[in-house]
Amino acid sequence: MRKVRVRFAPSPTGPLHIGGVRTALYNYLFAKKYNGDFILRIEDTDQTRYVEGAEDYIMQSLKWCGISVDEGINEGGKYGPYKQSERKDIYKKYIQILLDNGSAYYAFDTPEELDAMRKRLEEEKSSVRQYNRFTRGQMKNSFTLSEKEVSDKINAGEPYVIRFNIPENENITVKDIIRGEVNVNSSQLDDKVLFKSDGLPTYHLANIVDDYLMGITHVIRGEEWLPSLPLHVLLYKSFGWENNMPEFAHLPLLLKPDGKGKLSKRDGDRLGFPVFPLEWKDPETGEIASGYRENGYLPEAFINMLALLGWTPEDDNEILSVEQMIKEFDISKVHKAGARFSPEKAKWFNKQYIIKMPNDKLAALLLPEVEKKFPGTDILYIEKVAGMVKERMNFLSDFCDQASFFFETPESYNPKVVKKRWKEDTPETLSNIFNLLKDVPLHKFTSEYLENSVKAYIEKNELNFGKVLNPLRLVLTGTGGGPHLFDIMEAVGKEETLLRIEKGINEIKKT
RNA sequence: GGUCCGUUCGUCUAGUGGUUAGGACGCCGGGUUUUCAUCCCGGUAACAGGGGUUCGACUCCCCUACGGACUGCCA
Repeated sequence: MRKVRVRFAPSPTGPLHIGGVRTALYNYLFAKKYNGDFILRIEDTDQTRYVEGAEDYIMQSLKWCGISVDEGINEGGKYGPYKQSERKDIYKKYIQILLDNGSAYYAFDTPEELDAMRKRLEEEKSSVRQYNRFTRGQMKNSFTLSEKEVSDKINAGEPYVIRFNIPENENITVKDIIRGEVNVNSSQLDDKVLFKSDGLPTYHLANIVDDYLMGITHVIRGEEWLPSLPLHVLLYKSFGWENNMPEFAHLPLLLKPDGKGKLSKRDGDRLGFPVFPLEWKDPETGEIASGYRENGYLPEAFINMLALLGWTPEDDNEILSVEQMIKEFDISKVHKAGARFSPEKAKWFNKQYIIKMPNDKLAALLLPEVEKKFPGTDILYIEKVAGMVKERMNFLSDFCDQASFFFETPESYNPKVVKKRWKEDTPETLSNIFNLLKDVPLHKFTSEYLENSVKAYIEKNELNFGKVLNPLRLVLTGTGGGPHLFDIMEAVGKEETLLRIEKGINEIKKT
């Protein structure tokens, strides 16, 4: 069996959206499962749609996701170049083969003439609206022009395209790993442009030539390519490569969380979640589209969430490392129908990964944000706090909000909590606690010791736990939630603890 | 309009002729906790509709409906 080689082939027309990332991921998982190669090929045959920075964005995104490329522009490889605009000569050579064996022909119709043809066909309510053997007789091409006319036009430098000559009435059976067999008659296909007037191939030609030349064994791509699969199969046959044809798998689409249709760039802003892995700034408009990374997602969580949109492992465990995914991934088990993206579940995945992450690693990720808000904070302190608040976080970006009281004295007190927890006799109770804590020697100011002392005090005076501890929490944190109260005291220290109690007593007045 | 693909709880899905139709997210309820969160327990909720085939259909076939993709000198 040939070594598995798959490719992810985006075109650099803008940021990669999560559907594209999932396609890359499935390719990657498949390749690694069979110890194969994952190739990144840039499909930039449409110069008019080239967007500055998109290529780099794609590579950065894959890197962030942990999808490593085996062969590509940066990585090199024996099958380069990996950028289609640098392969022009190759396509010229191969289109000539098709021209020579009658599988392709010249056409000289202008865009206006093509528009007119389609419009006419539509008005006639014809079921045929394509450039094919039924309509090409009325157009300007090798079939309607003499050989001399054709060569004269070409020599005169007239623009032309090269179209595929779809064979007549041929039943084509294509096989898709996910969908099974699909049957189409060639009469339904149109004579697609293979080679454009700008001297570059279209996707159809380029992808067949490159996949063949690069030894691609499996083509895993989006469902939008399924309708052109028969054309691609015909192309392989015309080149005489049918025995080296890759296998195909067409992935279901990612749909909008609400309503209908496939997920689009705009949905993110509209519904408040990112559709891009990394933040993207449009070079033309300056418009910024948010990214998962910037929104506080962990790449491992992001990838895990994406992988399960359309595929499920055998057992019920949904939290999977990349290694586990590689081990369990089965392309034939990919769901056929489109998957609606769920921001809620994405959040849940992220939380799971944050909780699972070792505190030192988490602290390292949190450091830049903490530095910004609370400059000079020690990383070991962040590590300690992270351990205490992580199960209250959904995103990395939640940390500073959730843990602010570990870094600064509360400036205000949540009114709702004040109303609920602050009673008539609270100031007096807290004063007593203040005095109790004041006498605790510095070296004994630990969570465990404090808890024992305060609890002993409460019991001795026959007080109610909630009536003491809830307001104590309020003065220490400014709010009603958070980690173990005595852990907070130990973390902020004796001086700060006393200060906060004093401040609270002075500032909180029940309204 | 034409071609192709699809349709199981609100969402992601398991299921390949005989199941109390399973799990996860969400939601609701209970427990643990000084609080919030975590955690644990429980609950809610689905085979698009109609015809076949079969002793028996979520599973196979046909039709309809609905959804989607494609229909570019874009990928």
